[in-house]
Amino acid sequence: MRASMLSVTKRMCNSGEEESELRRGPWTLEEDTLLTHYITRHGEGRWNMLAKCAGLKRTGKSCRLRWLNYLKPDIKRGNLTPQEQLLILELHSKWGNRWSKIAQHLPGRTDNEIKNYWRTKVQKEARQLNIEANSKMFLDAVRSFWMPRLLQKMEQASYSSSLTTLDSQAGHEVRPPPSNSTVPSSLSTLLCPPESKLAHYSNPDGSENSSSVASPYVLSTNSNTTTLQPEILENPTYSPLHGDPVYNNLIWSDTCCEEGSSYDMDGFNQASAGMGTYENSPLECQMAEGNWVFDSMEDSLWNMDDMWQFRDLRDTGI
DNA sequence: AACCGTAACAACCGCCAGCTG
DNA sequence: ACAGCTGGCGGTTGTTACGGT
Repeated sequence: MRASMLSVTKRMCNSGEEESELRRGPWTLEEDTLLTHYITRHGEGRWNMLAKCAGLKRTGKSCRLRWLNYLKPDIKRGNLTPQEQLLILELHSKWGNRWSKIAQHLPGRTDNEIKNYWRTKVQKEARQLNIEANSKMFLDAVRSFWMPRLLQKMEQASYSSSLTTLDSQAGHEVRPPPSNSTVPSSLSTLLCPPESKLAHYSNPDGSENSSSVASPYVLSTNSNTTTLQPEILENPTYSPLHGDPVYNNLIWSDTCCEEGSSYDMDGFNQASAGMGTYENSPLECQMAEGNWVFDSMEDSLWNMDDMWQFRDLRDTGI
């Protein structure tokens, strides 16, 4: 710890009667213990008074932040799960930078953590695509590439854990899913539209382009603009994912629904529904061949193919 | 081993809304 | 109605850890 971070600031107390030294910078173990013990005995709230009574030379704000973001017993540590990441993406697309609101739907995660995740991971990916993280185009990219990828990770994890369970019960060797697996309700099957769904769009000069981007979105062109929109199926209420336990767990688990209320997941459900139940599409084969799940960009939001496909779309004026 | 760039995260700051006297 | 205080929120900054060269 550096002296600069342990600087002590002379400030007037709220009472104005005395001048006290307020500490800043990283909290010490001793301070953490004091704060934790005090809150355990007396509860939260009245942070300025709490700071004084607990004998902490910190502002009430600082105490509150330390408790909520670090010391509170139910704080969850470690990397965000794919489910949590997916939820963050969807909720952010709905609410924007309402970090505390988003955090309410992720038990054990703080608004600060979610905010940091967004800034370090999501905005980084947006920079790589050279588009604004808050733009509709980036949202489209997220829904078209990243969300399916996360869903696939979730499915993979679910599949592995079920195999692990079977393995532990029967002593079987654990293998990855077969590359041409088309198990009903398999997400990797559901995520790939057929070739006929690939995007087509017109250039300003009237010539036609087609994109190999496989997406739950379709390109809609009118006389002036070309937009990327969620594909609406003939029966919009049907989603093949609704029978999938992973999907249901993601969408309807307690983490998604406030007590006595819920939020709609229209955009996400729509995107999911648009993915269809197509089997053995070209892209499915590409995914099944391996570079989607266990590639070297495991922690990236999408792989290089995704990025180039999206850049093609962007650069051609969508 | 040293240096550098970057990711991750903790902490602070400023603003604002709600409450209270 | 107004002022002051408090807590909450989002934005930003600073530090540390880590990996690559």
